Amino acid sequence: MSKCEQCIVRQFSSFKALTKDELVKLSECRTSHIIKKGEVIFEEGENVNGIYCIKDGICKLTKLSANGKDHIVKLVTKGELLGQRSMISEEPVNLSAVALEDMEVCFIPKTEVMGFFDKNNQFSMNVMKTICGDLKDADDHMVNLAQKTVKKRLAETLLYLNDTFGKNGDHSLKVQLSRDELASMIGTATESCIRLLSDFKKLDVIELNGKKIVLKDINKLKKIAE
Amino acid sequence: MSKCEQCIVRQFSSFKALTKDELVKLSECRTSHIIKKGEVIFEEGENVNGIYCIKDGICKLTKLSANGKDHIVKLVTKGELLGQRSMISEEPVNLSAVALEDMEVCFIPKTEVMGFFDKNNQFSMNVMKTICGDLKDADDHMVNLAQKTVKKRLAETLLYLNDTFGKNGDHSLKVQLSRDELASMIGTATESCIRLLSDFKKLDVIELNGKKIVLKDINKLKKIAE
DNA sequence: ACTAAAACATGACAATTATCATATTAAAGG
DNA sequence: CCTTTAATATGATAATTGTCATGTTTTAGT
Repeated sequence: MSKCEQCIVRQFSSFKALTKDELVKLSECRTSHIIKKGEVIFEEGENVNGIYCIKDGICKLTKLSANGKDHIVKLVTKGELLGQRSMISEEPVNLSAVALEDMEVCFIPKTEVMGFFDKNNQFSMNVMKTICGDLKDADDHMVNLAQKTVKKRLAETLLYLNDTFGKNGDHSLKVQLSRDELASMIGTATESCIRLLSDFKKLDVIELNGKKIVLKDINKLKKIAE
Repeated sequence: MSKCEQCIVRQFSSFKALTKDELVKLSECRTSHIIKKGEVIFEEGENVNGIYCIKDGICKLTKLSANGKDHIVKLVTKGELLGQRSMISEEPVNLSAVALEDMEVCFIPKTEVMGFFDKNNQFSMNVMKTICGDLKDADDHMVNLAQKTVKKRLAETLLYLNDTFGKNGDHSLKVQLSRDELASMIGTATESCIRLLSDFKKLDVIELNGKKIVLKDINKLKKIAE
């Protein structure tokens, strides 16, 4: 098993602040896991007792709503940590994490993380800044959900997927969400989502090839979104 | 000017972790302010350079949406702090704060707060837990906005106002929001909000006396909300 | 107390979105 | 390779929500 010191994603995560000694300790206590597409990392309400560091892959964070549907709150990818909020709050996790593609993650027990937290000020500051960023994003997202139409939200989400996760060689969005997942991200019915995608296609704004989505006219999409 | 040590809201805020010495320092550096109903404490995009501690009164945190309407993200009341996220992120505030009633607040410069932050672990932990709580609330709120109808959201908001801020002697909700504000909290048009309130009144679930709202049947409201 | 402005209320209608039904296509498993 | 299931797509229709118009009530300022 490779060492944390050499881990390619370390520099992108809060762990970038750890000293060499701390990294050695981290290497010793963490466990590495392969998560297959569709598998659950943890479920809403669970006591996770540590955090996950994503080495590779993307997962969705979902929350079950009162009507029984899952809502996708956030997508998380390599270099990011899972379960920080719940660890600090000393509460069960409030979201479920499910792999959208095959993933490689490391689990670090709470005791260890809290040790770094107490002793390494820069590390705790990094974690806090991440959480503050999440809070800001959540506020923004909230306002969009409250004030924008489904069409605008769909356009915006497509742009977000493009900007954040990039595209494949064939120009299609790298993150492949089902229509159902896309709908549960923008907060609408699956049929409405499908219909709007068809509309966008007719307007020549996007191209649909099965599950693949190609953004053909970013500027037009931006206009729709605002 | 009274000392922070004797302040009635201290025990409810993150400042409860401060030592006597730290409280003396706090008393010396903070400035006290009276904010009249409707006045702005700070505006989205501003550099606040410190945090506000609410000694008395309630304010709304709003964010301007793309369509030009304000959305109320959160209500904040005595014992709570304003501007923590922005201070930690070292960014301008992302929300505006406007008094809903006459308020008494103290401003504490950033340098001072960051000093406590570095030296007093319990204080920084308190701040972090608050922000983590805000993030959890934001996630919950987001899912509600995405998945629930306007009617359910209105019912839920009325219950929230009742549970969180309580009622006056005449049983009316203590926080008095205009129809417009209520609408911008649940994310709907003012007219829709007014109409639904009228519906609730006809169903004998609430009572309307001008701006005052009395919840007459909490259980029925809960049923509507779920 | 009077007047102007703002807030509240309601009707009429249009636009958006959800739901149900039903094809069609794609994917997965033997 | 076939078959069963799940995902995607689209139509028809109903329900929800927004917008505009207009009237009434309340509030604030002189």
